[in-house]
Amino acid sequence: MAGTNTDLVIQLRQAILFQRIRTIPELSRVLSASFPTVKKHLDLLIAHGEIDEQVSELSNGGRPAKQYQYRAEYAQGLALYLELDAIGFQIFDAVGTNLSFGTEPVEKNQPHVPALIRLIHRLLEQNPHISFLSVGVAASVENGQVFFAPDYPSLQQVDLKGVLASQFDVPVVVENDMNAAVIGFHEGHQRSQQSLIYLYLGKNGPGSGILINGQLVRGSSHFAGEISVVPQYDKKTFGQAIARRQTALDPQTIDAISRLTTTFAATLNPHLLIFNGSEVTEHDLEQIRSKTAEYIPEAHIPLLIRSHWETDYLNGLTRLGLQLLTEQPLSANRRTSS
Amino acid sequence: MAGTNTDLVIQLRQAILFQRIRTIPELSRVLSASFPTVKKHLDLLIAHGEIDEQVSELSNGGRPAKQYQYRAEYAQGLALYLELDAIGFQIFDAVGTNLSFGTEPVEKNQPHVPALIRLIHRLLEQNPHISFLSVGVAASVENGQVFFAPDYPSLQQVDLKGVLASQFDVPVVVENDMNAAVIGFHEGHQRSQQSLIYLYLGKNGPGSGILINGQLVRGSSHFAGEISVVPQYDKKTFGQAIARRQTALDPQTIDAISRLTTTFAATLNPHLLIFNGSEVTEHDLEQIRSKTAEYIPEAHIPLLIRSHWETDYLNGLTRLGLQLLTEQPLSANRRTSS
DNA sequence: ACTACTTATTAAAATATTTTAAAAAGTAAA
DNA sequence: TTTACTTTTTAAAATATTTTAATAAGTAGT
Repeated sequence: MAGTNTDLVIQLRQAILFQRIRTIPELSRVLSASFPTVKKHLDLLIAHGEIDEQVSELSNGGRPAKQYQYRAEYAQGLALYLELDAIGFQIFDAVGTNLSFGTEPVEKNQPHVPALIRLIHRLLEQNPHISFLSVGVAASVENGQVFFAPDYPSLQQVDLKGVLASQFDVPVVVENDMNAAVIGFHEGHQRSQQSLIYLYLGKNGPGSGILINGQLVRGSSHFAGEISVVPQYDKKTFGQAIARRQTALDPQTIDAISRLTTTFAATLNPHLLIFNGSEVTEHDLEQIRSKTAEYIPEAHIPLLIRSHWETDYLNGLTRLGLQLLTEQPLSANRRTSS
Repeated sequence: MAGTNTDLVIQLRQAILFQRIRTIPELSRVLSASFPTVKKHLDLLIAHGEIDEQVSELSNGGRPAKQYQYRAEYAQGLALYLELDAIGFQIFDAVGTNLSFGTEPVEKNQPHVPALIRLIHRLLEQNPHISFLSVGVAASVENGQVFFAPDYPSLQQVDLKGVLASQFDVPVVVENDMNAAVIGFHEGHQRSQQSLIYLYLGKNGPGSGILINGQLVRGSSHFAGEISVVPQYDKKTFGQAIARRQTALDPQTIDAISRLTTTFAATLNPHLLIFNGSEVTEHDLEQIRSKTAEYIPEAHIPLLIRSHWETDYLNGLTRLGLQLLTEQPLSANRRTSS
């Protein structure tokens, strides 16, 4: 198309969708492009059905700027997450609103990939507007390929993104569960350039997702965040120290978590440490905070907060899917029904 | 000046100086700008005396591309680093080659800032080509301001960058010593997007510098890398565990370092862990490696290597100074002698 | 030495973007 | 309600960048 800067189109979509910037003057500033250029590309997106224009009432002194926003109906995405005995899913629209969700059981010892493909087939038929997929797995993933999946032997070394993309001919993103969760939390809280760590204690050992300056830390061998093996006591790692805990956390567990908090504070010094709200109480957090203060000056302790893990996980998958949507070239991003 | 894209000028300088890209076709690819645009801005830089053009002999099939390189004589920088009882310095040219160096004693209990200013005054007079300053301190620094400097009470809360910049009217950068060291190592080894951690055991407690995906980790309260307080044993932190070591490392120290290595591998999973070559031997590294393998699978252990700390530190300061040089607007980056 | 091939450079035309100035659409106060 | 002021939007002119085609300068093989 004449006069189309693909890069700028992508940046526009992302600024409108993720940074919630709504007016041309602001878009112009944020993307450092001129008013006419921004307008021209917005017109393109409007013509393409991706964006809506609205006259607004709000003003800050002079003529109020028109508001531009992403059209929820433009596309739909499907997020799926693998569990040991089931596959959960959620369908969402182009602004990330949840439309429906459900779970599909997977037989014990049955491989996940065929079940996943069957489920996607069914959902795509029932819902022809779905145009991109986002998949979460509790395994280490690089560029859509599953590397190391101790809990899912049938996924080991599978190029999940490749398999699904060629099978369904839509954009696909595959991500580790903890990474998706930090991304989801980050998205929901608009803490753009901060560093966050998401902590999951887990039944079969803990895990974490790490975001530094807004960037995921994956590690050289996809091992980043595998905090279970961190040595903490003469004869115990973090994983061993918290293994015998009950639902109500005992002092030993509190101490182990405090030591881990100290370790993070003394290495990455993040702004925020996020706990799974169903694993720790507010009272636990207070205890962790005061115990941590015995190891390190309070000024350096990250903010300790609870969040809803599954929500964050799904938000992360949604966000990754939408990211995919924004990166599509113009006029190639719809599954045409013809 | 007509038709000058300041951003592109900066990118050109950095690509030529730091990435060692020498031909227009390559510059064009790397900066994703067209041949004519790159050529036009290069001509500007040549006219300005920053860059030299050379015809080259090398060819890869067709007409050989002209080679462009930064002119060493274009400018000089001064790097200074504060020690408890002295200030070290180094003068270097625009491609980072060391021209001269030395140290200036500072009296016990005398404040560092006046001594630093006197020294810079003297060096600038002796060497009028110096046009930018780079200062290293063993303290936490943010945006040129010294935050927390337990070893240098006279620096506490001083806006060192502001003071020097207004006093000498040249660009100034101030950085923490460990951060400068990782930057220096990274620069010298061209490992562009990898994650590195520089470990310094130290006489008065250890420290580290952390680089993730080529980005410095500073932390929310400038505490990143303060590994001394990491809990490692029932009753000992890393700092305490290595405090009583001799020049030859004992098994306890080796174990503590191995635990720290494990901790880093299980959180950031970096590619490389760099030790101060004058603090550990190759044999120590082997022991650390095999001890670490008792805590974590070998595949995830970072590469352990020794490097020369002071060289890396100075290279880092040099690099930061040159970075400053590349960021200057055109024709405002020379201390004119008129 | 000639020919075919490869790659770099230059120049001109085609496009795209920014800048500037003018017009439009609002607010707020006299 | 008018006037002064702000801010957005549009349109035109000025600039900047990319694309295209032509030219230059080399290599390698015959």
